[in-house]
Amino acid sequence: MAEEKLPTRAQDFSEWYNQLVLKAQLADYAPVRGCMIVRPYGWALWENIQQALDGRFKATGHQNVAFPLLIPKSFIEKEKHHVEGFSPELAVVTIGGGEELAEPLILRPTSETIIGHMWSKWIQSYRDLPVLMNQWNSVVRWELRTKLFLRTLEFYWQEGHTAHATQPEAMEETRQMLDIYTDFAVNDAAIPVIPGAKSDAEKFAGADITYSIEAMMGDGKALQAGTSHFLGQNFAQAFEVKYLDHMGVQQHCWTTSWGLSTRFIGAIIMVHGDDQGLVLPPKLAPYQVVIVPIFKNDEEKAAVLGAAKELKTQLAKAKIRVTLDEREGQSPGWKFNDWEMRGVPVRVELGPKDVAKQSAVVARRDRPGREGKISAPLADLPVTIERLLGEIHLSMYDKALAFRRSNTHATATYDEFKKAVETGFAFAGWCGRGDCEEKIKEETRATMRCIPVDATDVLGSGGAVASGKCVYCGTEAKERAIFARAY
RNA sequence: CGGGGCGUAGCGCAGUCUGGUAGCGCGCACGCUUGGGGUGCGUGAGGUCCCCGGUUCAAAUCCGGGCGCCCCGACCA
Repeated sequence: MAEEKLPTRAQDFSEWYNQLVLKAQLADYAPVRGCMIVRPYGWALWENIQQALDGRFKATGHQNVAFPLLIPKSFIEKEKHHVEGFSPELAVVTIGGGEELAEPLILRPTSETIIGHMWSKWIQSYRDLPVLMNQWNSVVRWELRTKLFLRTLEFYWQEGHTAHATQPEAMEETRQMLDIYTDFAVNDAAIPVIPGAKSDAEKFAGADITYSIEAMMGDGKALQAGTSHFLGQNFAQAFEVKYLDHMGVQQHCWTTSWGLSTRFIGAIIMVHGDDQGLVLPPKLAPYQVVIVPIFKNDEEKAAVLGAAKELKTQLAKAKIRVTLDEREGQSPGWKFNDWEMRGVPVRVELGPKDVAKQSAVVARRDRPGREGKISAPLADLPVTIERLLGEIHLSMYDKALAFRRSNTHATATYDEFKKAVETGFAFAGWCGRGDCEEKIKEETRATMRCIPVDATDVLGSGGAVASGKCVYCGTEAKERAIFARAY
């Protein structure tokens, strides 16, 4: 690594992010423009995200499946809004085995169409419903402007797809999955999110309703961190997904889809990271604890490493993810900085003095410097650290929520609104018309992020509510919405 | 698709204007030193100067063409 230090977030947030992703070895640029390679440390983080979500999916009755990467091009054309939305960003395969293909294939940008196609074969009766599926895969969208994790030509995600007999059931599923994403963001990633509905302009191509969870990044911009779509009967009609009901009448299914991608890693970086580097939430961090041994000579080395290995065993036994940094060439101070940059929640410093006292110095990443350090008896560490990881999670969440709330403003006038979206979220009345939304976007670069499900959560208890008038045209507000510049 | 920047050792760059033995810092290897907040010193390995063509006794450098990447704006998880 050529440069020791990152730019600060205040100097250049974007450059801070780019360098951090590379330096922390989360990912690297691929030889093809806009593609990324997820390195072991980044993938370990993704695996923990997968595990946290997959458990929730299974607990709510979903099963994992695998559909193919290649989809006949004609499929995408069967749903009008879907084709309009995705055509510009499709990668198309026209040659296979040296021969021009009779029908071009697309690399899936998402799998609604091919899944709809198969469902039409599999679903015959109300007894076959609901169908609750999920797949972990990658998809391809030919984006113009890319950024590691946030927007790449190919990205990894899960896409859930469900089919139901009735509209209320499908709606309930859509909302359930939104709740699951919210629960995951809050309780595993320590990221406060605003669940809400998208405007017509912002919703998924082919959906009747799109819900998302929106998070505020460290620079005040919004990031859509997960989505859940109520697809109505749009895809069921396009692909003839029908069932025979109790009365012997043919009905179209009601379907949903929902996804969360490696973009979420970008959210973790930008919500929690500080000028030293990453700050990873304990539940998702690849390593929850790093042990840095300190010694001068072989005699000390033997004693310290012996104690360090024993500690590692004890922590691992307590189901704590721990690594021991035995690298020879680097000084302890260098390692402190390195692991801080990589965001490990807890660092244990273990030297001869500690071993003599049968204690260790424990430092927490979310409170850098001396103030975050305590000394604790070695024998207690599994318990101490377990408790500390819980505290770190809560304090990271509180900090992120406090930041979001202090940068979210209920705005009544357009001037207030324009000021608010310079630095964060604006919570404002909106008449619900697309042209007001469009004008706002043109004039302020802020887009409608969502209409919050629970408006009282946005500003906290006692916070002002948004005005009853549309912030742009001044007519009666139909909605109260979050507006912000977004990734 | 517009605007900007860049392409020279693994990484970051200087050298290009004014053509003449390819350099610096970091990293890497080895040795000593040091180790509780990014140790210090020494030795060493490492190069199709993005590609193609041209000018010239001689091109990283000048001329022509091409390719690629990054950043900032319009579209998107």
